[in-house]
Amino acid sequence: MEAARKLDREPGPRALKPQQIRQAAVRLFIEQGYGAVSMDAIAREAGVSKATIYAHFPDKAELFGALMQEECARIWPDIALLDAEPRDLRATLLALGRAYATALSQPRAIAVYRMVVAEAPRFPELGRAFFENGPKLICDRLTGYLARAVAQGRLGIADPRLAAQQFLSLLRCEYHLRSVLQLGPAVDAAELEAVAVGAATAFLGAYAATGAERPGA
Amino acid sequence: MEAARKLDREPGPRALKPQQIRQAAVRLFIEQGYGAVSMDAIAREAGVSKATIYAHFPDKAELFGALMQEECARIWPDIALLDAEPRDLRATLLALGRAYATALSQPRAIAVYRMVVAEAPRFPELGRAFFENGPKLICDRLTGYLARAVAQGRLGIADPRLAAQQFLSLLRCEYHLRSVLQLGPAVDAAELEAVAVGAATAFLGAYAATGAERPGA
DNA sequence: GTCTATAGATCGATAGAC
DNA sequence: GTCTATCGATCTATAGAC
Repeated sequence: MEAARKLDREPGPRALKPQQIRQAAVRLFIEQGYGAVSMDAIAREAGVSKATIYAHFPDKAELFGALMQEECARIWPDIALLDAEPRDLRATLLALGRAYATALSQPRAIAVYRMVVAEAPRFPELGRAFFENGPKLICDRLTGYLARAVAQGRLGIADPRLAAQQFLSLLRCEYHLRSVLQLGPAVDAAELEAVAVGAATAFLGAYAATGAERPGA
Repeated sequence: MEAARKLDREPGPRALKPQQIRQAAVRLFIEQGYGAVSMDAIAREAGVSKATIYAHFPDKAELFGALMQEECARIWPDIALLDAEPRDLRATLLALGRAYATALSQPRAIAVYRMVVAEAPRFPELGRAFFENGPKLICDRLTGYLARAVAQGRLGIADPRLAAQQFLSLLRCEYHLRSVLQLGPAVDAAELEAVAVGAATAFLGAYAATGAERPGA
């Protein structure tokens, strides 16, 4: 029994307490929002004292902002498929549609969206982190992809950026609003599939260059 | 000088104080949200004492719920044009698109959306009031309108409800997200017009029965 | 670093005078 | 009906012991 081993509270291996605090805070903030979560509740959930939190984070706002900005970067799907040269347009749009709609419908993504929307006026950097890691980034990549398809003569699109926004809007439709407002049961896989298929079908119906006419061009 | 006229605080003509309270509470709740507004702040803004508020409303949650449900019914455009028989599809969709996008972009509608999203878990009736007075109602009417146009052979749509959701989704697109997250300057009329025109054009491009093929049907 | 204990402010709601 | 004054709870943040 070494003399230095008489601590009754484990300082843990590495920086254990800060990690407990982060996990507890993220869970509570996402579940209940900024205003409804007290530092006492975070301390209780993390199994530490309130003073320990203030030893690692300057104040509640900084803790919230730092953790939620990280969260805003975690909830989006991989979109590497948009970096390839356009080949099978329908397959690519369907894959993107399924991935994006699935990501948007995750309970954690819904909770993050709700929290970001609620706190955007008081935490502007949060809204920016959400937008630029997700909708903005994906829209930019899709815009480039569509522009390359247009250059190949496979799509008839005058404004690729508007078209990209339209396709993504078709994927963030009523199921998303219902989920955000907590109306009815959670969205099921069948509806998500119908949304993705419907979006790809409508988009190609509007913009595909089939050799025939290009409606509305 | 009548004897009964020695009140130094005006009870006002009719029920004046309750109306002052309502207006002050709505303004503050919409600007700052439920949690950030105190009953003291409402009393100060309304020019009454806090006890007067409690003489007219049972508690803060009831005050908030009642006022915000009313607000959720006020922010939507008139959609009587969807009750007529379908004639000029493009003109009708354009008019609906302009009206819906304009309504969605109003600062008050944005603030109400932000507040409803934030408080939906704690005030379920608020989310329901928002959804059913706006998106649900408009979607139902548009679904009927589209179904009649299909019956007339002017549209090729297998699922009118999905198509209606798609058209409305095209109108609640990136400008709405940017506004809700308070990114950049407020949306301008030119962008709203481009959104409405783009939505009508894409929708008819995907679903118009031109006598030629009906893509994706 | 981590704890207990508490300061200092603010909150929702109410009692009691008029 | 409306006010002033206040209660009791809760919140953020910190002081001081170990």
